[in-house]
Amino acid sequence: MDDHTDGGGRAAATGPDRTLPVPDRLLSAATRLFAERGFERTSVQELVAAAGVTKGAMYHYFASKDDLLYAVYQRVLAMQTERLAGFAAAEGPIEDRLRAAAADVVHTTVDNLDDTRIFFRSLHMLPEDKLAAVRKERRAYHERFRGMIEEGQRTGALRADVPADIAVTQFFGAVHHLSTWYRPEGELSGAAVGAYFADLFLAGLRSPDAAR
Amino acid sequence: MDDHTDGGGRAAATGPDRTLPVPDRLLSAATRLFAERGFERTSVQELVAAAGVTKGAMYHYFASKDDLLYAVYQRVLAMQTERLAGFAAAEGPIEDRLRAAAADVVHTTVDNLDDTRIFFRSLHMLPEDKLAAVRKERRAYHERFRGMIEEGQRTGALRADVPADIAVTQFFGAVHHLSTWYRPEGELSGAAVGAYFADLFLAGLRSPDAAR
Amino acid sequence: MDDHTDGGGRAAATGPDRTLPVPDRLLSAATRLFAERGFERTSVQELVAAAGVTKGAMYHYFASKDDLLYAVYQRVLAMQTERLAGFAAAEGPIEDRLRAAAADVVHTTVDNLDDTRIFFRSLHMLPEDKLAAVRKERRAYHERFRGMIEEGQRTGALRADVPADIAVTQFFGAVHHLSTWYRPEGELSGAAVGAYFADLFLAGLRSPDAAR
Amino acid sequence: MDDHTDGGGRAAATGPDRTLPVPDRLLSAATRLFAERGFERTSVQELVAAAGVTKGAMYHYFASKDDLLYAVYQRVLAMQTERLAGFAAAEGPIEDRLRAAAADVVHTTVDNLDDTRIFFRSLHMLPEDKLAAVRKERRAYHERFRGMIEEGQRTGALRADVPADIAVTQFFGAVHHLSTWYRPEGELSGAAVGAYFADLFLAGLRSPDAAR
DNA sequence: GATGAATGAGGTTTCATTCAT
DNA sequence: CATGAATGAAACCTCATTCAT
Repeated sequence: MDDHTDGGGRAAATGPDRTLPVPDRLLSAATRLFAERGFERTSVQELVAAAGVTKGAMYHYFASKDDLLYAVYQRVLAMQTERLAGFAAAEGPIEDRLRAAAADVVHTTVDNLDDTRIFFRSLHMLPEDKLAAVRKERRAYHERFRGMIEEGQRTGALRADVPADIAVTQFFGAVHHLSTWYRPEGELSGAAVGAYFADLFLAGLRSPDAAR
Repeated sequence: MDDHTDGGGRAAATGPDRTLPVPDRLLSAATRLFAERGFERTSVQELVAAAGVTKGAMYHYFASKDDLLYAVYQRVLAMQTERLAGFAAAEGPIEDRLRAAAADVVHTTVDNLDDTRIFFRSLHMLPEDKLAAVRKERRAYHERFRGMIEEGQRTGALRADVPADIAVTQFFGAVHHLSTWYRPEGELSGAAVGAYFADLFLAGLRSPDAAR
Repeated sequence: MDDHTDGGGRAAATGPDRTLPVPDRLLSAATRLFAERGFERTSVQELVAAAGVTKGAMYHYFASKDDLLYAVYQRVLAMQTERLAGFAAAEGPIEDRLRAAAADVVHTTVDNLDDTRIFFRSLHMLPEDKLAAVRKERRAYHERFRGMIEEGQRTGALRADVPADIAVTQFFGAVHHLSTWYRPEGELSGAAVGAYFADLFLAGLRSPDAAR
Repeated sequence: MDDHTDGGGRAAATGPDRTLPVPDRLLSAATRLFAERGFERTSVQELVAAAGVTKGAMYHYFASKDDLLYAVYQRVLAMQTERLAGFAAAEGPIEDRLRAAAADVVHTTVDNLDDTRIFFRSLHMLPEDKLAAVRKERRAYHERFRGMIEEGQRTGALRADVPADIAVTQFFGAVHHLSTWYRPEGELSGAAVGAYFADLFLAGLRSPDAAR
């Protein structure tokens, strides 16, 4: 995943990779274009042109433009959920696992900025039912993360005077916001930002009683 | 400002306040509708109907739909900038001023969720030049906030091993994200969320050497 | 008349002459703008701005935008009719008078290219009744010119094997066309073109029997 | 070409010929309507209704209303250029070829009055780049015609004391003007007008020294 | 599987004109 | 005489989607 952004990025210059299956090409093009100019500003015509595909082909694989957007969401959600599951199930002190998970979320986000940009900016363009599905999975994701915090609060490693929910939303707000300001060509690597964010996050949550 | 949401909110039920000047009515309706269904999904027709105004009247005051969006941004920016200036210029220990400013930003945001929702979701719909203007003012805002953190770092009140920039973006990410999950009708008051956020934020930033 | 183009021309650079009466300023601005970008492409707003006048003022003096166009036509027609009357009523051999009239028409046209451009290009934008009035006067003008040719044909100075009507329309077609290609800043003066046109015209019409 | 006007003309009464391809139907309808009421007064709605086509279909083939106008110009230009090339390349005394070409231009124009009416009246509605293209081709056309005159001047068949340019513009002015006054239902046939015009034109240009 | 011409509803914007002040 | 806010009809154009081939 760390090298995921490429496909879209290079495609801009070199045209769609014609060896990829049609649905993948469409998904790549959609991710890039929706991130660049927004869902509404991207016409189906531009989309299929960027993917090197005809309109008919697109409607063969996707029921609608909305559906294509939904497919983008599904791919992102699947990836996020899978990664988090790994950290949640790992061994070791909860504080370490939380830090690792937090840093990874940042790193992954930075490697897939297009997805993140789309995620929040275009949620409201999803039809009602698909929106509900996305929100449900997203909530599950947050709850899994929250579960780790609560675990730390129970063991006394993390302060318990702040609701875990608040901490989760604060952290993911910051993560989501990355797509607004982070520039891959800048000085800070994704790993570096991840380290800082995880540090601030855990410093904020650390129990006053915990030893340093 | 604490009671700012009124006009728009109530207008949904009671119709536009016909005693207000036309541009104000349009601005209120636009804020509400853009937040509710997004800029792209709001037609000019719906807009003017909600404002109790004709299309021609709208184009008499605003050059385009984009321009109306920009006007919404200008109002929000002016408000934010003004409030922050107050805290930056106040007396007292930097840590206290920073906490107060952070809590206030949250509180204010919660009181104007519509504005925030629009702010980040629809930035990309602004025409190039207006987008630049908004970004410029927004950057100035961030820099002022960063300045307070740097002041704390210089005096030793705040840890200096994390770039102030990182702290700022992390915090504002969380604030911006409020519009995604905060519900005014829920249990948490804006003030309560503000207190928690400010607490986590400052705990994360507090210098290890500082006395508690 | 020879120096008529000035008002409009200079106004472009210096703004409307605010010492002129309002209707004149409107007429000048209209002539210039209608010629530059066409009647349809000129909005009433631009018109009044160019004339340094408010919309209300314009509607005080002119019933409609159409009416302003009509006023332009009236001014041109009056000028043309008056000049031709002079040549028709003059003394001397018909051939000389015809040549002088022909040359003068060209010269005058060249000095008022804007008017000519409007005349033919925007005729179809006039409302039915005003169009009829313009056509009527224009026909009278042509008939007066035709009368001079017929006079020459009766006296034997001009060939009679071509209908006078044909000769008239051929000549005025050429004159009207001037606005398409003539450039005041070019080498040919209006007088020079007038001389050439008159020469070709009369050479074409001269009776084979006439002495040279 | 002599029977070109039909399609459009009859279509007014019988409706669009639904066996013709959509672009042709649009071109016919556009030619007729632009000539009848002018480009600006013809709405896209009327246009597609007259062509028996939907708006979407029109925009499938033509980028804009302007583009449709341009297509009309292209068709006319192609036709004119082709015909003139024939006369220029023919054998025989230059005077005869010139007379034949002149008469043919008139005849052709009379057979396609709609095109001519549009040509000059709506030139200014073309976007800048397309206007330039039209002017360029038109200039080439004039230059070819001028070349024939110059040939006559070199051989002594035509008088050389009038610039060929002047003669060309005078003649084409008259031709263009035909759309203003010529009525197909009148007494004069296109051939008759062509003969008269060619006669006047050549009589005006004939060298005084040339034998009759 | 894939095509691309055609649909038609709906979008934003313009603009001549009116009218209360 | 003059203003300029407001009107409202109509303009051009876009675009997701369908369907005969």
